[in-house]
Amino acid sequence: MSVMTVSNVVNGHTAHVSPRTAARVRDAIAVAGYVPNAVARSLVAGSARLVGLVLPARSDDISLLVSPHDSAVAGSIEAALRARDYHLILRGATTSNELRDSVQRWALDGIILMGFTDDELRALSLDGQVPTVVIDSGFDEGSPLWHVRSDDFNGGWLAAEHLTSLGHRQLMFCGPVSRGSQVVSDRLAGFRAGATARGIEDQAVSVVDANTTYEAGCVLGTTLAQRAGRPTGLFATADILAVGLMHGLTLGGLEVPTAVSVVGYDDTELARFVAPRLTTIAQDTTRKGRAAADLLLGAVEGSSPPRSEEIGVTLVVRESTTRCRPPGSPLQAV
Amino acid sequence: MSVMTVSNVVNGHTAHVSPRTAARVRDAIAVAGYVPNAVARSLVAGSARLVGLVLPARSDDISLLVSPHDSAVAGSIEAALRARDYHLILRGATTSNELRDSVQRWALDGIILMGFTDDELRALSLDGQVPTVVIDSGFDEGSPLWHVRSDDFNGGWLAAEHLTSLGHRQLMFCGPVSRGSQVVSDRLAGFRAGATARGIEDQAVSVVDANTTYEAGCVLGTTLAQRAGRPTGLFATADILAVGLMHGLTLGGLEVPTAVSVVGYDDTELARFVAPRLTTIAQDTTRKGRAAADLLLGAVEGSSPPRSEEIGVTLVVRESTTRCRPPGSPLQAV
DNA sequence: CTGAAAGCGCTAACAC
DNA sequence: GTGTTAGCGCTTTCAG
Repeated sequence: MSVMTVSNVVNGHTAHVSPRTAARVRDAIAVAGYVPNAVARSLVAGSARLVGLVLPARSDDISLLVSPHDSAVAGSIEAALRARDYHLILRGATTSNELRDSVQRWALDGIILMGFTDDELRALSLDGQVPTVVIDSGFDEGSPLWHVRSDDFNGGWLAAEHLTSLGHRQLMFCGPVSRGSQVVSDRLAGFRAGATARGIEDQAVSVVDANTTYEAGCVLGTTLAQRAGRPTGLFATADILAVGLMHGLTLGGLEVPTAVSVVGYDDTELARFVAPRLTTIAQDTTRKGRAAADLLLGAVEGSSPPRSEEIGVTLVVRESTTRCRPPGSPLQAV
Repeated sequence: MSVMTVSNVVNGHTAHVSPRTAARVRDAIAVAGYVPNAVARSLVAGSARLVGLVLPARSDDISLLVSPHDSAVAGSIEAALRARDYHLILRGATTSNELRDSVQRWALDGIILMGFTDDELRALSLDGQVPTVVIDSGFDEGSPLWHVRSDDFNGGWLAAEHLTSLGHRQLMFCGPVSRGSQVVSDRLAGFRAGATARGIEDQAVSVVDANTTYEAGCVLGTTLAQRAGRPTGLFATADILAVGLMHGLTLGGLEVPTAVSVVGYDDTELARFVAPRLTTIAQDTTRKGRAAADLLLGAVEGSSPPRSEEIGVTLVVRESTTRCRPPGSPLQAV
């Protein structure tokens, strides 16, 4: 019983091994608690079932997994990979060099990128040397990349449809519009299109740049509360921003949803915990992670060609939105 | 210029290499974009700067990184490892075999375990073959393990001290007390001790078993609201549970904090987003992750002996707690 | 069907 | 200071 026979049995190349021998080998493996060494396998075979999940490591500090959305997707990716006997390297990176270092150093079979803006992705100069899945990005130039996106256009559309169906005719879109993110511009495009479809004039949809943080929302909300002729239907590109908005508005003396309606995005746990509970656009993070893993392994194992997968979104109606009340109209009129 | 010389320069064994040669080598590396292959290095040297972060992969589904606390610590661990040029494998595991598989397959330099109950840890039968840091567990038998904990006793103590200083004399501890977690029992012990120190009788501190979920808190809150002679000072072992409690109490017709005060644990973002904002015990997740990484690398590189590091906690007072009002006393008396 | 030889990219140990 | 030899644990190739 040579080394070779064992290797063949382990790898399932059982065509040239007698069933009896194979069984003996398997027994021995079980008894000895033998674990094949992926390192040696990688060295000789060039692959060892290892992929990387790369997130932006922003200069400030440990912002790797702050967003609940990203954490959820990361967990789902790990589970999907584990089910197919792959391991996952979690890695923060900013520069193209850092990325290349990880990939080459570990001879990764593939990588999944999440949380990068399109600008940051461009800076990473992905060369497609290794199968690459990009989550939530519109970036599409150059070498072949696989994509997983949620249907952001539809997300924006649903928000607009919901708000207009409640009678709101002065709308506002809040999000990081200046950061060159296709995700955000898709949501905005969908929001605009949805509004237009309901007969809202373009200039009745204002757009304001805001970071995706509670604080930014809070500031924006208080500012908004003091503004005359303010919109009554607000759409934020993240739940956390929407929650900040609600609090800011409340601090400014405006009640949500009676004075202003607010729609969020992601349907994170947070949305159910705030008062009033947040109407929001839900993404299926589990499906998103699984799709990314499946796409990547399809590319790695089957060399399937680059393609995009779009994950559907749904509107979850809660208490942060309600029928528009014309300003000045008495409460009884509601 | 032999392969050996290059290897020596790359690894900083520059004692036996002339500065001129070293410089030439470094130039060539920079020009060629050469990245040393960790796989080959691991095979021959037995180590390749790779550690594992292992979390419980519970049967239900993709619950790997649901807790914001765990996500934050994971991010911090990755950052600390990256700063020292290590890579991180993220892995869900349930059985001792799964764990051993990952460790042996990748010849991991060490592992960090987080999120396991003591019972689950026991089932993993950690043999200490590889340097192992356990986060948030009291598990301490058998082979040498390193530990990172937050000062849970003090966390409980601070909560009790805060509530009693506000005049509350009927207290309640809510958390997963039946799951054999030392973290929870430490918090409970601290809570009891703090109460006793303030002259509260033992039977005035009730304990109720509750999962660390919003839903469990909600149910418990509504139940509590209907109970006569209920406690007025509540302490929950997690913010999310505390938030559930608050909502349940409110649904049941009790106002927080006027009727009942609630203290949470972790100071997650959530605590600032709910109304009333949550008084809670804050852990420094960044320090926690860094401590885990430092402890592990100390063990890996310097073979420093097993030890524990305790991360301090602080009380963050917000609006979910207030002075106890004797039941039946008129509102004006507050 | 089974085994022996060669080598993946690198480094420890030892000559030169 | 520099080069040579051997081998980490495995798989590919080809000979029994």
